Amino acid sequence: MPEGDGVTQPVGASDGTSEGAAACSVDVRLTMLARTPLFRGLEDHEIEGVNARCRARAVQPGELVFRWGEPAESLFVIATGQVKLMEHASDGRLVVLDLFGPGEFFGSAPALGDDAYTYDAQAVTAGCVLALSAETFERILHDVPLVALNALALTSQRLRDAQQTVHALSTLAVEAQVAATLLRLAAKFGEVGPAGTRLEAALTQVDLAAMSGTTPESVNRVLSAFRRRGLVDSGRGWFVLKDRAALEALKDSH
Amino acid sequence: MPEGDGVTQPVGASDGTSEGAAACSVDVRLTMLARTPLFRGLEDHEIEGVNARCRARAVQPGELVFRWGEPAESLFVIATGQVKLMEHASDGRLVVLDLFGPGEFFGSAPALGDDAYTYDAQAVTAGCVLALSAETFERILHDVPLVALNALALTSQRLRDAQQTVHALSTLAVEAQVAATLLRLAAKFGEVGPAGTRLEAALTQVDLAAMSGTTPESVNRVLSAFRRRGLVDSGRGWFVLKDRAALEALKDSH
DNA sequence: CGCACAATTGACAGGTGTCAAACATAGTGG
DNA sequence: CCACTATGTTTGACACCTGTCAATTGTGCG
Repeated sequence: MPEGDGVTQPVGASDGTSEGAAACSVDVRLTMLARTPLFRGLEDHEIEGVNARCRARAVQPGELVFRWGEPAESLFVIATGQVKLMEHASDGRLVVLDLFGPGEFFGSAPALGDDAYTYDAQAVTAGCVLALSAETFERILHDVPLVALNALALTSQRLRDAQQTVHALSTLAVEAQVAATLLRLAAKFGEVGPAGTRLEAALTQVDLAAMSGTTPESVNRVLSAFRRRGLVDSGRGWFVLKDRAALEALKDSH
Repeated sequence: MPEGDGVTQPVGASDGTSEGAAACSVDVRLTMLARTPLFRGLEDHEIEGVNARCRARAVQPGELVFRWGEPAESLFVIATGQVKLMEHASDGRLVVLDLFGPGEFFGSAPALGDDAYTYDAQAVTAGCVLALSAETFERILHDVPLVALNALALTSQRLRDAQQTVHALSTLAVEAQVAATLLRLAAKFGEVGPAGTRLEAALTQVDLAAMSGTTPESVNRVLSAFRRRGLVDSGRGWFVLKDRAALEALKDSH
């Protein structure tokens, strides 16, 4: 997040790991809620109303915010950190459906047609999520029509993204899958630097595989080939996209 | 095909083959709009208001309702018939994203976050679709909050379905894919009969392949195996699921 | 310093896509 | 009513991609 000074955080958040344990401050919550696309266009007092009705929760890396099948009782907005949504197949393999960052929401509620969570939500980094109970969310939807419209537009957009993923999984070879996944992640979380776009989200090759519909070994072979060709650079938990144009080209060819 | 000129044909032929060429009658339109989940809970006069603002269009099998990339100017509600949504890959292969029937809606509008259609919409059978202009749809969304809530719930549900498709494509072998696709179609369009659930939607094995992320040849081999095992029966353009339990079991095993 | 975990690489087999050809069916026109 | 034709279906052979299993190397952390 580029905001820098980050609005007077009184809590002694030295840096890095320590911010994880503490729930975020009221200031941070208000700032994040105002920036959340779901609440775009709301008046300040409406934002404060939402804030008053939500409950902050600090999460540790790897911690599950909720599990598949648990009753759908909350919607979450990410204040800081990243959360990944995943399902596990019967044989134990994982599928990562999406990766969300600050300002994005996830979860389930009867108003969205779900009685139970339809995936696991796991914190990737330390951070803080704001929980809205299903009843609260429903009340907001009714009281503030704009939120319903925002939610509709955002969900439609996600549906479109999911359909593109279906398209990719149906047609692309593993090499193209990995290229597409890297580009998708870079567009959302990449930090542009001198050597290229850097991805750092505690993302392992296992995660990449689970997002690309393939195995860690195959991901590794593809990455090795990319590295030999000078397209990417990578290490333990990080990736740098050095030649996005070439990756784009790969993505579009079978 | 029967006559092609027909406009506003009186109620007359309520079903059967003759309904194809003609745009549907006002009665049919009102009945269908009242049944459409998108407009669930609306008062009669509101339904009539929607009907007054929409434009009926008859479609022939194979006819494109709209193409990928055209400006997103309409939302469509299916009155009769079936419509499939598809994308075509760079190499020409098709991917069928979804198959919709009476009462379901598709299309794009700026209110949903799209400036252009994100897929091709092709009529599978003869039928009639009702078109709402983007401006009209947006006006309805604002004037009738219930529609926005319905749209949100329906879109969320579709997103969930798409995520399950992603999960399936990421983990399942071709055999399981085909089983899953057949079950999904049967749940939505199957007609229960003495011999099993029958699928008849002018669905070819090519379509099945495009929905299962594989090739027509592979689909055929799988179907042949299923037929030998007594799980399904199939012919030119139709399928009968004879043992749904066995197919369900297949779907869940790698 | 050593442990746990991620990354890397190789060998191998099976599944699937590709190419090709024969066959069956439904709708067409004579 | 029947042959004809376009289209969908069926089957075979084959290569190659990719998943699986296994072992080694490298990195970060306690």
